Amino acid sequence: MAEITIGAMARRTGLAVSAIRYYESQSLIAPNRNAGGQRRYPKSDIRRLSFVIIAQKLGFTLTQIREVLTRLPEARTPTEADWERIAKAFRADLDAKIDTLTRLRDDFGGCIGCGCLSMKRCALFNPADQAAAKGPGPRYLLGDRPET
Amino acid sequence: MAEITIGAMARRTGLAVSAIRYYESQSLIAPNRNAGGQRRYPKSDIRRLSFVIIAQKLGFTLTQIREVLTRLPEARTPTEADWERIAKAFRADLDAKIDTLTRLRDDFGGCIGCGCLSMKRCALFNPADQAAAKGPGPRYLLGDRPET
DNA sequence: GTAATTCCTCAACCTAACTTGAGGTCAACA
DNA sequence: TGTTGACCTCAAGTTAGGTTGAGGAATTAC
Repeated sequence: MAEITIGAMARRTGLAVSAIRYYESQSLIAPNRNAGGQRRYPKSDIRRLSFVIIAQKLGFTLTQIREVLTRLPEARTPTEADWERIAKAFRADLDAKIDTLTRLRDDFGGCIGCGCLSMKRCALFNPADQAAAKGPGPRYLLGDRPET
Repeated sequence: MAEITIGAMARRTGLAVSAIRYYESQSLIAPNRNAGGQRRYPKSDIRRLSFVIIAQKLGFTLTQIREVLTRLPEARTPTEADWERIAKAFRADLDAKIDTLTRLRDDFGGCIGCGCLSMKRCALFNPADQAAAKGPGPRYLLGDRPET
């Protein structure tokens, strides 16, 4: 199974060639070089880059993604079990993200319609008074919970 | 009900003073000025800025948020009904975002465990061959659907 | 064998979303 | 009245995540 060029990789993943080089500069991928100094990628890197693309769409930063990818073996082509291990940790993060979004959505909708616009009782839009110890801002919506 | 200073606004919303000024430069908020040229905010702007913070956390850009906020009345303090109208459109976007995330998560988990690592049959990780007409990349995960 | 592609590096540029700093003004308290 | 802290503008810097372009070398196609 021959290795592929950066151009082929770009076509396979939908990434720009410049983006693939950039990911390398960020240590997300580490291709081999041929005799002429050109990059050559094992096909397993297609999956690796696809993972990067997806994780980005899900809101992870390149730094976080690099973190996750370090859990993959370096010495050999990642197996299905390797990817499953990654996916598991990844999925936990993702579940948390979805939970946050969902809660935010529901709380927000609830508050909008809850009639608490007086700004005196609304813990959602004006939590600074109630939650000052945790710092100002709409904290309840952003993850903090009172008494937790 | 007196208007508040930018410093008070910062404490109430948790935003940096510089960020509040920046939002003004981006037309997200338009405070009054006192005789000395200092900014003075009606209290309803606390809600407006809270909305900006929340929407950002949800992944909306300032441009999109400005778009949404233009639906608020300029001539008077927004009422509960005004905010409800905003929330409705906002929530639709949000639902779509959550759906996408959830589908991505499920598809991703499914693919990881599906045994299709041969790269020959996997439409998720290597869709370029099957979905070339729609452009390369892991399109199925990113929103496109075959035959749709 | 030569022409067209593709690839290389490196530096500079780009957008979003802010922060920082300089130099100066306004407001509130004693 | 003074002085301290909050505020003002404007320009420049910052981080993430890339793209663009110059100048040159390697590969592929005929």
